[in-house]
Amino acid sequence: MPEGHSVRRLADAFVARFQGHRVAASSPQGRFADGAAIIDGLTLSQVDAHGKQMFLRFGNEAWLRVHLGMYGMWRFHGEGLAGFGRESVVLSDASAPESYPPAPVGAVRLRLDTGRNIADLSGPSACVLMTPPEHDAFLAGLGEDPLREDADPAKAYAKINASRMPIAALLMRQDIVAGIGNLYRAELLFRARLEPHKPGRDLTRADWDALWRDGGELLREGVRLGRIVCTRPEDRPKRKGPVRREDSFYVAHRAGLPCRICGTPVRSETMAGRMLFWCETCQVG
DNA sequence: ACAAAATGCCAAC
DNA sequence: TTGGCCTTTTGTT
Repeated sequence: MPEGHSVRRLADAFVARFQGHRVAASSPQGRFADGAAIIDGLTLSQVDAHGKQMFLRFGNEAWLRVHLGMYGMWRFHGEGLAGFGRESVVLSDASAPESYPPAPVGAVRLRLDTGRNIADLSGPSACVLMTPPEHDAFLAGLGEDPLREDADPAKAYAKINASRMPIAALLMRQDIVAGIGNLYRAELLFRARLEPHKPGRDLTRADWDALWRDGGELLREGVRLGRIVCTRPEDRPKRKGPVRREDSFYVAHRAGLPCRICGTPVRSETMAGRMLFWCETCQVG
């Protein structure tokens, strides 16, 4: 259940543990048996995260595109796996040799095994092989990812500023901005004090620049922490230790609760099939 | 224990 | 607009 920060962390895990290694590929569940046979025995040569999409290149010709959707997850087994949080990354230790390699848990679409590390993929909404031209075409349809060095926020603004759609809907469109999901959109708009229904064409360039910058900072913090924390320290209860989940958001999942800043009950409604949360007092820009 | 919701998206109606 | 994907998390008994 990731937004862009989780996918980036997963990509980092694959770079550290799998890139440059030859992998045995299989599909315990069976639904990816044909694809697994194609990449079986090839070397993982490149790893790329773009928004919520992760791409793994095997040999020279085969790109695997994985999108976790709402339910997908990678479960890792093997060595040296400290340092990860949870989100969609579940790690288990291989300290007991007699139980290694472990049996797949649940419906595992794809297992990648270097001999030292195993990655099990279950529940993805996409797990498909692409040729290099198909990969290029797919990338061309993806929006700007604030976590990427090559991102160009002006390209995203051009699309936003040309649209009558509400900014809260535009932020979710992965062909405009890649990596923002339902939690980040609600929280970013709150932090920017922007009214979610404001049409994209009414957003000033200054509005957008601030939104983009804040989005990049929040996503990078998400990569660092392994979870989404959007409240500023001064706006949440002071306590030691990790920020509690219920203290992590201004408006997301807080429908009916008092706004942290002004006390007005947080509003919610469905927009583009997802629940939108906002404060009608604070978000008037 | 069990039920419902969830950080997403697509195909089908 | 709805169902499906398939799992974990969260809340309610």
